[in-house]
Amino acid sequence: MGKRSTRPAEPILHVDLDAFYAAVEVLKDPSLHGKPVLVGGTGNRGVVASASYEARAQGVASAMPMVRARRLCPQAVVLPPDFEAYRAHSNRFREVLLSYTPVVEPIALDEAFLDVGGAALLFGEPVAIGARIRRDVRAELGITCSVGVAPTKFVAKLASEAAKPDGLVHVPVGEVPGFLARLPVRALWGAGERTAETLDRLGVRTVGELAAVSPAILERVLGEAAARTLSELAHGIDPRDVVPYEAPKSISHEETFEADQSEEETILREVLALSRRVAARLREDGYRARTVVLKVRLANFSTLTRSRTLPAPTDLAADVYRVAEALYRGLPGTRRRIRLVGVQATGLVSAGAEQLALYRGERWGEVERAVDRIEQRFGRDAALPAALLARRPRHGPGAPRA
DNA sequence: TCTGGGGTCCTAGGACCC
DNA sequence: TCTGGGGTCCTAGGACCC
Repeated sequence: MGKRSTRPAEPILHVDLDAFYAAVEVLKDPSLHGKPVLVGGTGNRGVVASASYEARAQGVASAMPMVRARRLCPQAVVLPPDFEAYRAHSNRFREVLLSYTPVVEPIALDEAFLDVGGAALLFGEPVAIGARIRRDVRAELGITCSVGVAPTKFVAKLASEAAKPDGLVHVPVGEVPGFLARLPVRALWGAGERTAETLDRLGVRTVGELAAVSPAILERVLGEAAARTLSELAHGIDPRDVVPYEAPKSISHEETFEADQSEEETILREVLALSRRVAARLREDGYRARTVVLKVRLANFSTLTRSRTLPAPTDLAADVYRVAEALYRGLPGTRRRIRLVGVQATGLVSAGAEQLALYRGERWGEVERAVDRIEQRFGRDAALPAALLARRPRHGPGAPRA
């Protein structure tokens, strides 16, 4: 029949778990079933990371300040995130997907793209595979998911969005233009709030209208790259492949203070703690960083970044902190009210075999490796440098309410 | 309404090199 | 004399995604 060499017209699947964090919390505590559940920062500066559909019915949405979500939905159960549990369920989710094809590209803990173009002989057409995945995920995890089936990644993603919750939407090639034309530009991958405003000023509100704008005009208002990709997407063009693995480009940690801070000692103590976490991640994942970035968000929400590239890449907290501290001290002004600090390691290079030679006889490397071993046995922060001893034990994002 | 934390990518200017 | 152009790296800021 020649069927085995024929790639299906719509080989791309996007699979998205429904209200994932909230759904896991309901699995952990079945008495939450049917109730509005909010997962996110529980402190006074937290935002909603995930909301059950019962809460969404009251107008709660992702990324909404938790204070506002509580006002909209006073009876909601509010929980801090439990990433260990989410990661565990996410791994089982990925196992289900990998049982159909190795070409799985995870986008987050709760969603992934699949290219099932080569799986037809074993498992049938893409729509049939999507249906089987939905059944398996429900059976294996006890969580519902939504699936989009389409010729390209971004249409598959839009299709799974349209399928939510607990559904499957198939967009055949011939229906792509009609499917896209009606959508608001904001639905396109890469068109956020600012881009939507810019386009609105041109009178462009739908994807259909965007497709009709001349590339030259688009480039003038959006810049070269955004103009090209958005124009392509508006015409249904998306050449991106499903890519199973890509090396990370940066590792970072940041923390918003419960109240703005001006005390240099308090701020630098946090910078040290963040530097230690970043360096530990570097070692854990086998990278060294060439560049350290310090991020500071002021009380008025404006953000400063300062970066420095090292003479040689490092994975040691002592190095990361030394640079971050110098960058902090180099910021303009004094007694700033600071809302957030962050430490990022970028310019990552793989810590290959040559690194082992570099460490021979280096005391700091040995000290931090010893700390890694202690923390493996006794948990994070079991071995603290003196400057951190005054610090309270850590809890999840957003301190518990008083 | 008053905005988390972890990331990616793009732009633009200056340094530096050929 | 008084000024080109391309490539790459570094830095700062910002849009965007989940």
